[in-house]
Amino acid sequence: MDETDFQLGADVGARRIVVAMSGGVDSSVVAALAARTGAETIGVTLQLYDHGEAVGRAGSCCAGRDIRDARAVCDRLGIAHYVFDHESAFRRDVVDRFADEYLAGRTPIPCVSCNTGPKFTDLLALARELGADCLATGHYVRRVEGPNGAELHRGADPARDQSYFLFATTQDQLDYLRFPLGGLPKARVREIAAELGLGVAAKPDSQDICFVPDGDYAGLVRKLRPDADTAGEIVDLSGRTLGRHRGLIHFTVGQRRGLEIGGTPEPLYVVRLEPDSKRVVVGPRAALAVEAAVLENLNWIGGDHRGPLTAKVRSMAKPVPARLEGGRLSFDAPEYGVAPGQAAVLYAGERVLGGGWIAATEAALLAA
RNA sequence: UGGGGCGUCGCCAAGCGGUAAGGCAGCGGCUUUUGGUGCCGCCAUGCGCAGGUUCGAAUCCUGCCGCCCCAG
Repeated sequence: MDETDFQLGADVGARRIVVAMSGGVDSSVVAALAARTGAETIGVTLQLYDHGEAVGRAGSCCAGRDIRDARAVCDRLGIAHYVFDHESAFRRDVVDRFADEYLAGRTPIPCVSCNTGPKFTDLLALARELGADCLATGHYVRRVEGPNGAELHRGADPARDQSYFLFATTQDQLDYLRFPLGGLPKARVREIAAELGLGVAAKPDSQDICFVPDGDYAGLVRKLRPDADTAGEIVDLSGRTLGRHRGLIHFTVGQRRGLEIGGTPEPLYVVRLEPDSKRVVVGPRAALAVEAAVLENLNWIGGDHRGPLTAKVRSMAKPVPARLEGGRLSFDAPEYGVAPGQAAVLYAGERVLGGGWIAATEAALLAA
């Protein structure tokens, strides 16, 4: 079963593996696979939030019910399971940042913050303290041993690839991490869970933002920053007022629905958000065309790769040809709906070269 | 209170005697470990109101109501 190799060399049985367990199917299977290698395996779950209310809610992770699920899996596998209370740090590094980004008119990706902070910084340090040889997770990405060290590649199952959320992984972290599910299709992972008799085999996939009940993220932001969400004007590209909105946090660049402005021959999209004036600027789809994005906090794990690459500016987009010069990413063809606060992830084929946060965009000249 | 024009779904707008297009907005679903996008579906037994003509009217006639324009 080399597809699920833990890349720990010949004497795997003498190693120690820490598995990051969310309580879901994926990380549970990772734990089972790790235990099966004969290595000493330790399951670790970070309690991230809301240990009471989240019980029973489908699509969550790392709280209440999920922690018990992880514990049950470890019991069945006969491995140790540790739970660490990480709520305050999660709140600070992920949830508060999430809210502040919205208030600044950007569109955050909490999953990336969570991966880089609690998981790949805090939990990884914890694994090292536990004397583990690696930290294994259930992410659908591949770690490939290249001539110059570990490389990060897209997951083999294109529908499940999670590399977009892991672009900020550093080389040092990558050296220590393992992603044994990266070569498998999701369906196979569920099969394995069923074969092993894991109780979570049929558990629904997580989706949406894990710490937002019912998907009402705007309600959460309002709760965290009560005085910050205020109504404002919706204006067109020339500054003409078209209507009013309930608060900037309800909108993101490229968004169409929710503007409640009818009577136009073509749909209107959010072109940009202006936090100072509280204005939402809207325009036709053509106004979304962007020829370049300025990136900040660039993470590079692409070695000496130079020249053309492909870039993904949304998790569900196909990578498009682009060039990176300094911190400026220019697209060969205009991109639409590029939102500040989102990530631009860079690829060379299947390999992840790194990526950065979109700080600003440059509009393409409208042909029409 | 002389003349002209107009009143069709929340908005825009086809229709011009044969039994209410379409777009926008909205709603629902699919997709999705972020937010969006996209796609699919739904959305006026009724055309300002009241009468009349007709086998049959949003479409013709009359009156009323409400807007808009011109007006010496």
